[in-house]
Amino acid sequence: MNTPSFNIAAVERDTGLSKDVLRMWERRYGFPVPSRDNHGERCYPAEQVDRLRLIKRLMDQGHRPGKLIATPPDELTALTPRRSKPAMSSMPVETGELEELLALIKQHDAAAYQQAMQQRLARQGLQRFVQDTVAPLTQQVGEKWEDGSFEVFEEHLFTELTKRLLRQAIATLPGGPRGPRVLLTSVPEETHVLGLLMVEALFALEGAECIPLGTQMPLLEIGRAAEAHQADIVALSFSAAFPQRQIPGLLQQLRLVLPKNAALWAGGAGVARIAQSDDAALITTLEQAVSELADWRGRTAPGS
Amino acid sequence: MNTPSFNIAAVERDTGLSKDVLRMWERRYGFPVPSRDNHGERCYPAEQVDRLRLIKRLMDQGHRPGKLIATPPDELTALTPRRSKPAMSSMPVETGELEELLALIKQHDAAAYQQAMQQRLARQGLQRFVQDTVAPLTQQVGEKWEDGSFEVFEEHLFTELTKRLLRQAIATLPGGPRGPRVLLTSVPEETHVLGLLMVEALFALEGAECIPLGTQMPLLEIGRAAEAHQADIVALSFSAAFPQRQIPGLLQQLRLVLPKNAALWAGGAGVARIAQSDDAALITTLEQAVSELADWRGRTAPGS
DNA sequence: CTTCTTGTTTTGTCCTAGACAACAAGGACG
DNA sequence: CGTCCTTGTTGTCTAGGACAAAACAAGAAG
Repeated sequence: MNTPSFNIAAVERDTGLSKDVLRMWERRYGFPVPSRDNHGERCYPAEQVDRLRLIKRLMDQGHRPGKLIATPPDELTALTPRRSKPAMSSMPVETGELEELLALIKQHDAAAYQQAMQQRLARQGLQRFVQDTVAPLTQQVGEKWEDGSFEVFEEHLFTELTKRLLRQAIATLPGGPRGPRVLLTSVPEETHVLGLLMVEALFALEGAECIPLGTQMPLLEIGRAAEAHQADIVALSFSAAFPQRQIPGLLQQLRLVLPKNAALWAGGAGVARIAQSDDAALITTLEQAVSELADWRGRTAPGS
Repeated sequence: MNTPSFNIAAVERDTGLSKDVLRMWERRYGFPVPSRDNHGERCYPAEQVDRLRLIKRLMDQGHRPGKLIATPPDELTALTPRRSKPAMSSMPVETGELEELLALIKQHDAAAYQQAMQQRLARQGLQRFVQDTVAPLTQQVGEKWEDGSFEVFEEHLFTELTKRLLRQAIATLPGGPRGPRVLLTSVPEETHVLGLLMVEALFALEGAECIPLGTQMPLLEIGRAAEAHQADIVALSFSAAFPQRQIPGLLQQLRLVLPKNAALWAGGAGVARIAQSDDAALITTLEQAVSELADWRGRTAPGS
């Protein structure tokens, strides 16, 4: 009983591949080939689930499922990122220091990581800490996860510890809200919160009034929240992993349920490759977020 | 265009009802009845999505879908919780004070809420703060959400602010790990993290070494993490909203992938009504969690 | 040699409709 | 009044078919 078998729902949960896709691949490519239980339902052995997870990871890097499934399992692990990474390690400065921080995570030494980050925060100040430490670190972790040198749980640990640092830093900021009211959240299915926290830190530094609603808000609820809080700006975060095809439609629907005078900003790695939109302002870098905030103030303050 | 129409995927995202269920209800009960686009695909008007969300909420309270769909929409809002709530407000003490805190959330006054909670934390100390303030407050919010007096976004705001308070409090604890190594996380689809944080706070107070991995870890990854961190205990949280039928199977599968010497603890409102399990220890209250920790130490320390 | 445009293949999602197991409710019986 | 059993109710699985959107490949034009 060392190889527990998973039903199709469990495989969907664990791999992120929908039931439809799993059945379709079986039909088309002949993989995966689960055995069946007494009732004729699929039972996936753990070994196939692992291969599926690997395939999913490579797909997120731009490989195509047809090729991946045709590749023998042994060669799969040797595949490297295929998607263009021109911006990779665009911060040669301090790469060594960042590597040290990542090494601490890799060694599962939570305490040492926290301490090292606290020191950096104290040394750099919150703004530079976010822009020069947290942001590149997050990107590096993403890359390392993609090329397989970080396990999922190591990424989770990194995220959890870093979230704490940022939230703690935000909490200690003096609250002198003078700027716009910014509602920060993400749509359902989008669980990544680090980007939101980074933006919140920068905005809070600028004196904006941030209303953090966490992740995964249903669209209609975002509309209600914007109204109830009289938000000036609704800021959404889309991670690189979010299915890009859905984003334009989501923004359009959201625009319809938002109050007219509320601005809609969409940011994160997920919107970098999205065509410009009439429904929302697309923000691809932290610097741009800050400058958009300044622009907003420039547009609004003189008028009122 | 004030009534945007949702495709079936959007409705699934926003209501939490699976595509299969949506199509099944249409077949069986004749509701919802979406119109179709040029391509024959379902288009749900916002009005039906709202009714579906309401139905989902009432279902989570124990009502049955067949009855709910037969009920005319006007009467739906009048329905009250049906599930037995014997433990409701079992803390008559201080109910007034808790109500004040909830009122602050209801007024969307984040700053005042945070300040009031900080004061309570300072006054009560972390242990009593968790047990006498955060826990009952969380339960009250759950009840208020169920009976409709709290909006989704108000619950999100409460959760987000309370998470921050707890994490901040945990971070300031002196780290003198003398107890077991406890890995804290939840399974995929389970996003509620407040329960984990409460337990982490209590365990950290007792000197246990907590490894917070956030939520939504794939089962096989939990196994790897437990091994990598040499966890003595893997603690999972299941909220009341988690589909209970799946829990025993999950625990069984997880038990198979965990190292044999790692204990598996499952806690939260979701396990309260689950039959006792050979695979995991079921923990239904915070007090029980603390006493289990003491038991573990009693069992282990003398032996080693 | 690059860039744009046009077919062609790949791939995911949606569709219908049937079957059945797990659960809840209601009734019979001790 | 509790316990067992029958009878609904409900969700999830199965099967294959269809189609549109995205990715690729190839050719044309600059």
